[in-house]
Amino acid sequence: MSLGQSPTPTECGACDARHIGLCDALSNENLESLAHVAQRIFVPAGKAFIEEDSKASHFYNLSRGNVSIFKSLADGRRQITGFIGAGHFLGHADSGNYRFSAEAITDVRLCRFDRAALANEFIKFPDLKSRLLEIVTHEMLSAQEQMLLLGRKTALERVASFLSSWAKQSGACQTQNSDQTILLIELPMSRGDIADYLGLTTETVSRSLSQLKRNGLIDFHNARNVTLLDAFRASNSPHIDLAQQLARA
Amino acid sequence: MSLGQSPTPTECGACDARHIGLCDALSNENLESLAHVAQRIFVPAGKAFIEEDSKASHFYNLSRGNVSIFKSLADGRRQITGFIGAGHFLGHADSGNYRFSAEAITDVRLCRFDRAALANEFIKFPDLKSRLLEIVTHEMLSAQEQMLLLGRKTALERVASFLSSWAKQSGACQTQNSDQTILLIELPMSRGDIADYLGLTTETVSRSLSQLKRNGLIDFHNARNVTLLDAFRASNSPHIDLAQQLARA
DNA sequence: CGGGACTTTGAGCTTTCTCAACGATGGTGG
DNA sequence: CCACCATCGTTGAGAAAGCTCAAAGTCCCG
Repeated sequence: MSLGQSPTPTECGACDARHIGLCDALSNENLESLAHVAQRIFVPAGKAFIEEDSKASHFYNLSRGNVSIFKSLADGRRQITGFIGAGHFLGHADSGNYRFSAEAITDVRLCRFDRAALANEFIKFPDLKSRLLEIVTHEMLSAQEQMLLLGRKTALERVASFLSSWAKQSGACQTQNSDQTILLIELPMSRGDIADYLGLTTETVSRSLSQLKRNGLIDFHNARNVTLLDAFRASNSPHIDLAQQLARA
Repeated sequence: MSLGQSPTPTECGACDARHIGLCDALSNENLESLAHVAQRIFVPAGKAFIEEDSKASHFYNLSRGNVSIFKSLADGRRQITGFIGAGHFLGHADSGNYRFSAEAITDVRLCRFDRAALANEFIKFPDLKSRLLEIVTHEMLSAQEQMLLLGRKTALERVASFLSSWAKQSGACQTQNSDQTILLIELPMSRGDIADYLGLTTETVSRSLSQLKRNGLIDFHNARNVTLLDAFRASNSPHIDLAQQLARA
């Protein structure tokens, strides 16, 4: 696979992101125009590729792997504001500089667009701009959801909400066990990353997961692979108070 | 002033919002086209005018007063995700329904746009859509800033950050005292609203404000009018750790 | 098979919350 | 115009959730 070069039509066709995110707004022929201003980039796990406050020179479309978006305070406290998966777009800025950092969680492949060149594409293809507006609107509303979590939910509720939303976002695999329907989810990020996303400490995340397991809502033998059991989905329904149910258990 | 009707050119010209937000993207003549699909609405203090999960039928442009945007949990816990002032735009949705509620803090005047009609204006005036993209992008990035506050800052830091950002957002008045430059800010919202915005309780907000006052960073004799003193700006600079400084004091 | 990083668990502590009382403020009706 | 009442804000004391520090367990990966 070519790296540092524009993706070929074949590559675009094979990209995990072809039918989500920004690229989905374009026909195959128009996609080629977009591809001309893109470069394929590889970022190894653990490496940052956007630094907060640096010049906002590019947009990125993630074609494979997972990325965390975060902000930091001077003393090192860190808040992850989102986990991004294949097909998703990042690099929004409202001034000349990025207002967040981004780091590869797993090995990552992405398409990098020069900002000015992409602006031209937006003029050529108004649908692209509409799509971007939809994307940003969705991100903004999700951010409000996360504020509710950070400001008002208990540790247990945060962890449960996270599992539930990650299951959706990552397209968890649903399988039929002997006696129940379970949802297998894979967590590419560490407990520390989850903690930084949920405004907790690693220890509290670990304890909350253990409690969910003790109470028969989830199961795991390995930190990165969790299964959501029937009871989890039931307790996560809006009609039931998770904390209350667990207090009873 | 006409209510429930489209604003006249004179009214638009006199509107506090004319040169901010969405309307600023249009010339006077194009503004008239936009005005045709708008209705002037009055909402008294304390009244909600957007209900979470209700049909997303309108956009709103606030011309006077202040509004809070919030989300609630079933048991009544509430998270205010933003305070909106004159000139600002609200009503974004990524599905058929609103994902937040909105309530007037003070008496409020706003322009209400039918969603479908506004979509037509977006087609007629592409600049309008670009402007909306800028607005939403800014909101999304501000939301990330707030996540950092909610997830990682102490109560004292949250209150200080809030005062500082509200001073900017509301255009606080700066005056020269005998010995220092002070910033007068007016808080239209209650302590309870501030608490719901910062993920704290009323009591903790009150205690934090009292502590900032005891330490000579702010002053107030009246709950709704606060002045930021020199020491506040100094301690709020990125180079100084607020908590550390107050521990010393 | 060994070492480093990650995860889990435990014990004690800190911050913030809860509950309660008191004080201030603003609006209303006598 | 004043007194009263309701609401809002402040302060205090005790409780609780989550954090810190510490140690033991687990999992990769070489």
